Formats: sequence, C-alpha cells, structure tokens
Amino acid sequence: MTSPKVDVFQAIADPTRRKLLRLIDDREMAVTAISGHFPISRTAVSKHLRILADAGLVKERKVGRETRYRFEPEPLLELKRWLAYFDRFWDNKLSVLQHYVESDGSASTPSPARLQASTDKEKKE
Amino acid sequence: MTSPKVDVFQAIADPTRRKLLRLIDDREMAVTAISGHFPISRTAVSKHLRILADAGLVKERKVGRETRYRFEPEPLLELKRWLAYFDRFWDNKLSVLQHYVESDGSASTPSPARLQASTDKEKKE
DNA sequence: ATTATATGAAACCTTTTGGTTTCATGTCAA
DNA sequence: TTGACATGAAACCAAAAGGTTTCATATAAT
Repeated sequence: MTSPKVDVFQAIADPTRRKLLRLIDDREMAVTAISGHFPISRTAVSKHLRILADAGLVKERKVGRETRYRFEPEPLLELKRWLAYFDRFWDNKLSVLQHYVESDGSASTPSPARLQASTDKEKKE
Repeated sequence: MTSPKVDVFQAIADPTRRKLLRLIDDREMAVTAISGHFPISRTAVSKHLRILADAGLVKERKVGRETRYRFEPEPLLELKRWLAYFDRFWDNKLSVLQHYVESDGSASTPSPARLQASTDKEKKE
C-alpha cells in the first residue's frame, strides 16, 4: 500500500530497473516477454520486477500461466517531491538546462536565488 | 566534469547521502561539522561525501586543515529529466498529488493523458 | 618545538545486491 | 494423459556497499 517495502530511490537506482519501467510503461507484459529485452536471465528479471513491485512501481496480475506486469507511476511522486525541494537552485545560471529539461514549455516560477555563504558555519536542525 | 564517476541515481539511493545534501544545501561545511549530524563515524561520512563528489553533487574545497563541502545542484537535472518523461502519467487521477508536489504554483502544461489498463483499480489516496 | 585538530587512506568486516543454475508447480495444448 | 510452457522459490556465488578502527600526514595553536 502506502508503506512500500522498498524505497523508490533504491528501486530506481539500478539501471536495469529503470529500463524495465520504460519498457512496460505503456502496456502490460508477461515476464518472459519482458526478459527477452535484457541480456540477463529470466529469473534475474523476475527478481527486479519483484523489487519494483515492492516499491509500488509496478503491479502484477496473473493471467493463466503467466504473470503480467504493468507500470504504476504513483511512487514517483515521492521522487518528484524530493526534487521539488531543490527547485530554488535552478535559477539563472542553470535556467538554460532547466528549460531543456522542462520540455513541456511551462516556465519556472521565479524563486529567491540562493547565495553562497563563504564564512558561515552556522548549523541548524 | 560532465562524466561523473558515480551515477546520480546511485548517489541519492542512500538515505544518509540524501540527508547530507539537505544539510549542506545552503552553506559550505567542513567534514567534522557535518559528521556531527550523523550517528555514524566521521570516516563513514567522509566516504559518503566522496561518493557525492564523484556524482558531481557536491564540491570540495580545502581551507587550511579542513575540507569544506558545498552542494552542487546540476546533476539533479538528469533526475529531473528522467522524471519528466513520466509527466504524461500524472493526469486527472493524480492531479491532486501532483499539485501538492508542484508547490511552486506553476501549473503543468496539459499533456495527453495516459490511459491505464482496462482493469484499472481505485487508487488509494 | 610540542601538542592538538582535521582529514583521508588502508585494511578489514558484514550485509546487501545482482546474478546464476536447478527444481517444483501450475497451466495450456495435443 | 502427456508433454511443453511460464514462473517463482531455493541454494548458491562474487562483488559492491556501508560501516569500523587504526594510522599517517598536514595544519593550527600554545
């Protein structure tokens, strides 16, 4: 449910799992069909899918003798939220890159740009 | 420079490293000062900082006998780009969460909504 | 000059990760 | 009913990850 056994950051850390998500993001697929796209064993792919499922990023459905997986986007919102915290850093200097990234055309809301503190050693909680 | 020795996905997979970034994101800090915020050894913190540096997420600067680290946001753009690919999934059904996430007020540009499988189930909040 | 501080490298250890092969079981096709 | 297909569990393995302690070195302070 909302208490995933696997952290989404952990789940997407592996490049194979990222490819897995991209592969099935527009259609449900069975394990063998999926594993055909990877140079590792079907069993290994199956384990990756299990990890993704534990993170809530895919859902499995049994159909006859196969197990089909489909993509679930919801857990990515945690990532998005985490990333959103850093939005204030994408100011002038990185705006060009930012624009490239935000290819949907929505402009960024101007945020107070951060300044570099040189001598400040304050700590906070 | 643009060829990080450590993948950004890998770098942020560890919760300690994520906290590390949040700790120093507004000021430069020396290793010992940083490690005071964590229950692990200074050496362990130092290794995490090294990994973050290898991913380009922090930069180090030697000042006298200390090594100070500061946050470097740029590599997070790769993450942002990766996530942006999935923007089309955040349509109606997840728009509430999406709005919560995009707390800066910039509305998303309407994108072709992605349809889920026919057996689509209710999404828990 | 001597001592204290700040740090990284090294060696080492344990757990996790990503992979394999083998095997048992359930389901579909003849 | 017999055999092929689809899959996961198990046992196993090597390498990576995350941590520790110890030690050497550079810089600062007395």
